[in-house]
Parts: sequence; C-alpha cells; structure tokens
Amino acid sequence: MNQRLPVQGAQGDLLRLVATGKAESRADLARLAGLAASSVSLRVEELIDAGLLAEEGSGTSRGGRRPRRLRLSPEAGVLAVADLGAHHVRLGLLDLSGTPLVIEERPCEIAEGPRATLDRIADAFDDLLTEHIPPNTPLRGVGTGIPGPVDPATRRVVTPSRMPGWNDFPVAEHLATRYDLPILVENDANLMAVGEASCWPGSDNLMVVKAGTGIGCGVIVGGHLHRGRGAAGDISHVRVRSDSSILCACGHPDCLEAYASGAALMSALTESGITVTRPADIVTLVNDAVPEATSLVRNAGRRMGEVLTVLVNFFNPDVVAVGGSLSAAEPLLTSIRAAVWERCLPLATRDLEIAPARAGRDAALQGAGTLLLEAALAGP
Amino acid sequence: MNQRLPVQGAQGDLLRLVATGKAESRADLARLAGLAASSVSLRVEELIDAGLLAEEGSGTSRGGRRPRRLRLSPEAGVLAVADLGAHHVRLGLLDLSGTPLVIEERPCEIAEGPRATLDRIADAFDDLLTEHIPPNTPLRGVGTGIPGPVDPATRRVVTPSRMPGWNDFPVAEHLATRYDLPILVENDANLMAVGEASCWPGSDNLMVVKAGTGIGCGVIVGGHLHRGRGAAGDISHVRVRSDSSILCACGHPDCLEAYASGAALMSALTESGITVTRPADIVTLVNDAVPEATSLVRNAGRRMGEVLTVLVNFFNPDVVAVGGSLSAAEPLLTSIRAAVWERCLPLATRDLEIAPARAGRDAALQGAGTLLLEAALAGP
DNA sequence: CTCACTTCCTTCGATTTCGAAGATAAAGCG
DNA sequence: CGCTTTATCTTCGAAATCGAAGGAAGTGAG
Repeated sequence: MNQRLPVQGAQGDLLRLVATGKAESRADLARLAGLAASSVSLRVEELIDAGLLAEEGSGTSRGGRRPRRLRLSPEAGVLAVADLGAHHVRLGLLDLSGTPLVIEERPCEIAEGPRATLDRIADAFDDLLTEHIPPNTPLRGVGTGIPGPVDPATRRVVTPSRMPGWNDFPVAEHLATRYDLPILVENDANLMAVGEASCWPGSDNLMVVKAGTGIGCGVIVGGHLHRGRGAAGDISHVRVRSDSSILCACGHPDCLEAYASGAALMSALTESGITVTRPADIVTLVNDAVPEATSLVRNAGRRMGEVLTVLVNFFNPDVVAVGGSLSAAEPLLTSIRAAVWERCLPLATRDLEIAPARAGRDAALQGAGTLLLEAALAGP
Repeated sequence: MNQRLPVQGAQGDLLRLVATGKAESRADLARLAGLAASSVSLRVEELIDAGLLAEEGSGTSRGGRRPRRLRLSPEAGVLAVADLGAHHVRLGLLDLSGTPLVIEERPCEIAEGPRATLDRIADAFDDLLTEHIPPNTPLRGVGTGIPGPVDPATRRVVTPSRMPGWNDFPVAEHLATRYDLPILVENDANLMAVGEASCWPGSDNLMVVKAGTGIGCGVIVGGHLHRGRGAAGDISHVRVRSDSSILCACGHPDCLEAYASGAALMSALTESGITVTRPADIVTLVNDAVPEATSLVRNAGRRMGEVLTVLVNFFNPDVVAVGGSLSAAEPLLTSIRAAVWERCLPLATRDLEIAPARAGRDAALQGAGTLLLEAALAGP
C-alpha cells in the first residue's frame, strides 16, 4: 500500500525542486541539486517521459540563452486536503506544487465522531474529483488537519478537547481503508505553520500563532516542522501572571487560553451584555471601536506577548507570524509587539519580525500539500 | 586558509561515522552510509593509505565472520579545545573522535580582555601540543567556548555581561591569525549541550540547562544545535512570578537569574550571614543540611521549573538535562521535576526525562570536539 | 566433526554519474 | 549587424559507483 510517485533516486529531488517552485529550469536544478548538468538533463528527460514534468515555453534570460521552463505536468496528479474545524471543514484539491485547483467549505460537526466526519470528508473529496478533475489524473495523497493533538508516531488523535469520540482514534488507518495512498494526519496549527513558512523565504525558524477560538501554535525549525513528541507548539496552557484566578478547562489555574483565546473574549463580552457568536464578531466590534472589545483584545495581546517573550528568548526565531480569525484585530498584534519588544533580550529581537500571517485562509491546506508532496516523494 | 582534512566525497561521511563511534567496520559503514559494500571498501582503503584510519584486530561476530575493526589512526590528528570561564579556562586536546588526550585547568581572568585571554589559551595549546603530542601529528582544529552570546554569522561576541572589552571582538579572526585551521567559537552552554547530546543516544530533542553562577541553556533540535539568530537558549532573563521585585542586571525586574542563579543564591546566603565564595559551596551547605541553603535551592528549582514548564510545553523535548555546579544539589532537580510534572500537559511529559547531565565536567570540551570535527570535514 | 548458514569483505563487469568541450540561443555593444 | 559575452543545454569519453558472485571466516545444529 501507500503507492508513491513513480520516481527513483535523484528524480525525487528534482521533482521536489520544481514542485516547490525553487527551480524552473535545468540549470536551476543543477545548481540546487548539486548534480552535473548532464545528469539533470537525463533525469528531466525521464520525468517528462513519465508525464510528471512538462516543458512550457522559455523563461527570462539572465544575460544569456533563455532557459527552457519546466513545470509540473497537470496530469502529474492532485492532492486532496482538508482542514477540520469544530463545525465545518475546509477542503479542496491541489496540484503537486500546492496550487489550489478547487477549495470549498462544508458544514461538518466534529462532535459526530471520527467515522462520520472522515467519511463525510472522503465523500467530499470524491465529489470534487469527479467534478473538477479529468478522470485519468491520479490522486497522489490525502491529508487532513485536526483541531487537536496528533501523535506523530501512531498518527492517532490524543486527548483532544471538544472532540468527543476521537481520543486514540486511528485516523490515518481509517483513511487508508479508502485510499491506498500516502496519508497525512496532522494538527491544524502545525499545518498552518508549514503553509505559512513557504510565505517567508529565507526565514528558517518561525513561530506561527493561530489566534481563533483557541490559541494554537506551530513551530518551524530549520525549515522543518518541529513536532517534538507530538505536543510541540502548545502555548495555550501556559500560566500567565494575573491578580485574579480563572480555572482553565485543563484543570490548571490561569492558563493563557483562559484569558486570551477567542472563546475567553467572547464569554467576557457576553458578561458585559454584548452578544457575539464567533471570534470574527470580536474583530467587527473592534473595528467599530467598541471600547470593551478593544480593551479586551489589547489585554489578550499583552498576555500573549508576555508568553511569547519567554519563547522568543529561548527559540530566537526569525519571524513570529500571527494568524487566525482574531489576528484581523489590529490592537492584538500591536500589543503583542509592545510586550515582546519591551521585555525580550535585544539580541533576540534584533532582527525579529512580528507580523500578520501572510498565507491567508488556506494556509493549512497549503501546508498539508507541502507535507503530502514530501510523503509522496519519500523513499519506498 | 582553513585547511581541512584531506578527504573528498564520501570519504568524509565514512570518517565521520567512525569518529563518532557509529560504525566500527566496513559493513557498519555500508549500512549507515547507504553505499555499496564495494565502494566502502575502496574508500576505506584510501583512508587507511592516507593515515586517517587504521585496522585494529577484529570485533565480535554477529553470527558470521567477525568484522575487521576500524579505528581512527592516532596520527590522524588532534583538536585543541577550550572552555572559557570568568576566572579560569579549562582546555585540552582531543583526538578526532573526541576522546580527551590531555585536559587541564588554568587560571585566566576574562576581564583582561580578549587579546590577552586568547593568547594565553593559544600559548597553553602550544604547551600541551609539544608536551603530549608526537610532533608529526597534525592539529586539525581549534575551538573555544565563551561565557556569553556569540553571533553565529560573524562569530563575534555580542553584548556580553561581565566580559569587559569583548563586545564585538572578532574572536575567530583573531585566532585565525595564529592557526590556519577550522576555528570554532561558540557559547559555552551551547557547547555543553552538544557534548551532553552525545550521551543521550536516541534522543533528538534536548534542553540542557547549566545551573552555575549564571543560568545557561543549550537546545538540541533534531540532533543539531539550535542557534536561532545567535541568542537561542536564553532562559535566564525570563520574568518569574513573584511578590517582591528584584531588578536584574539586564534592567528588567524579576528575571529568573535574579532569583535562581548561583550568584543570586550566594548573595542571599551572605545576607543571612553565611559566607560562600563559589556556587559549589552552596552544594556543600545543602549536603550538610543547612536549612537556609536547602530552602533557597528548593526555591530556585521551583522557579526554574516554572520557566521550564512553558518551554517543555512549547518545545516538547525528549530530555531536559540539568548540569552545572549547582546541579549537584539534589533538591534542585527534585523541585524542577515537581514543578514541571505538576503544570505541564500530560502529552508533553508523557515520555519526558528530567535528569542530571551525564557528560560531566568536560561536556563543553567534548561538544567543541564534535562541532570541530564537523567543521574539519565540511566541504571546501 | 561435518554441514548448513550467517556475516564480512573483495573481485569484476555493468551501470550510472560526472565533467570538459561543444552546440545552441539570446543579450549587450560598438 | 557582426562581434563578444553570458547562460543553457547536450554530447561523449573518463571516472566513480553499484551489484552480483564468490571467497573468507566465523556460528551453531546434528
């Protein structure tokens, strides 16, 4: 099982370089792969014969002969990716280079349990495939993001909150019964981090914070997703300094999540008599200059910033990217910045960029595409 | 300049595998390097001819013919490494596999400035070389640990505290005037982390805390030292929760260092009328069951544990190793463990080991050896 | 002890990869 | 417009690498 792309040896590296957009010509490939130009030409020839690569016109000259541009062939295949949320799923098809072919959002209650949910996703994939993709184009991989911790060893969901019936469920195995393909199961914040990372070329170490209903975080170290033992990236259950004391769902007092998550802000607003149903509503209130909302968001940013201070000193990333629905509220980022600049070591903030996420709503799907391409190219 | 080992192509990989102790025979090499057995034999032959490898008897059988054991030749060369402290320097010579040949400690005031200090180290290297090493054995690399931040890009010291005259000094360039060799300049806690990492086979993600006069920390991610932009691993200037307020030397209130460093503990003891001159004295007091000392150490451990909680959740390492002179005080580790176990996510602490450092006093020197071997083998 | 089996290492022809040289194609320039 | 320069890509002999086969040296079972 797990049919991988029909490539061998150096072909995989070359295909990866073209798919990730790092190389567009044989000359690029020779430079980046460290192979002789002649070897590259041979391998490329094979890849074209195999229908994976295609030549497409010529690129722009750099002072000499114009390169013959290489592209992934449309028939090379597609990837089916999904990002599962609490009440809906965002899913779509990408080509092997991660370019979205079709993306849509469907309602989907995660509380219905893993079987129903995963089957719903798979059905949606089938719909999209028959509707948008020529029948001879092969599916090369299937992946999904999960709003909870995933054990990378077993690829099962582990002790998720708000996901009844999912604990210890073998997600990858279940999908494998429907697809004889590389299958990816990963935490949603991690996927988002991978997707975001490709928007920051030159930055190898990133923290990507997802500020939505909850607070997620993905970590990219040396260009690769850092999983640790499966739980890496959690910042929501860190204790924050506070006068009062709020008990978090995890059983500990004063977790960041209890003060700064979208859920926490929403219940605080409700208490002051303002009704909101989604984190995005908070952003609207802030944009309408409702003082209670602005103050709450500013406070949340300061608290997140205090936590990030510790992590920036320790991890010393190039970039902290802030995404998620709450990130659209400007005071959030401003307060985070203020807290980090104030307290971090000058050496750690010297070249640090704290910025809004660049990848947009499909970051997680793009990230899934990146990881799936790796999986499809990985050794036998 | 920077004469590297006379190896090319795959030879480097093979030499590295033997030097790091991962391979002991041609068969091991073939397995680990992914080369054909025949190619390995050829390369090994060349390395033996070059005087870098040597055959040494035979190993133990695994059910068939006994392997012919491979070792680094003693004439392959030596590495000169130093670990600079505030008032002394620990330095020595290693063979290419990192085995100490001779190690000694000399008094050395870092406050005398970089030129005097580095020349003193180089003189000591010369002494050791003439005294202990046959004259035809080449020196293959020189490295030193610095008790302050080092910019990995420029290999200069950056804004160090307690190192007058060192700021922005080009340490590597200065050493390069005396040695036409690979030169390593690295923060001491980072070196210690690298040395410690080799004592935890199978663990790819480590945090190594050095609890001495100050509090240092080195991070190993995926088996490699994580430098970030040069400041990674700092945990000493993290704000801790506290009722009182102490101003740290860095200008911020309530840094961990101001509460839990050896220096802080010493001044607290002095205030209670107990005289101590070195962090090791605190350990003695604790072992003699002096209640003030024990209580202070326990408190320091709890505070360090609280900070580590955040980092363990985020980084999710396999191991947190605690070294440095203070680590010999048992209550320190116990309190750290208690704080981390209590507050961290179960998923993060599931397989986490919080343990005393294994590498001993020469951890940093061994780490320097590991990194220097890499540098000496790296491409031209 | 003999015989089958395992592992280690080398030999040697087949294959792959390389790299220098040349062919192709374009830009810059007087 | 021809000339030089630059860059891309291919050709082809040289060199490195591989892999199958086999010898060497051991273990263990009958």
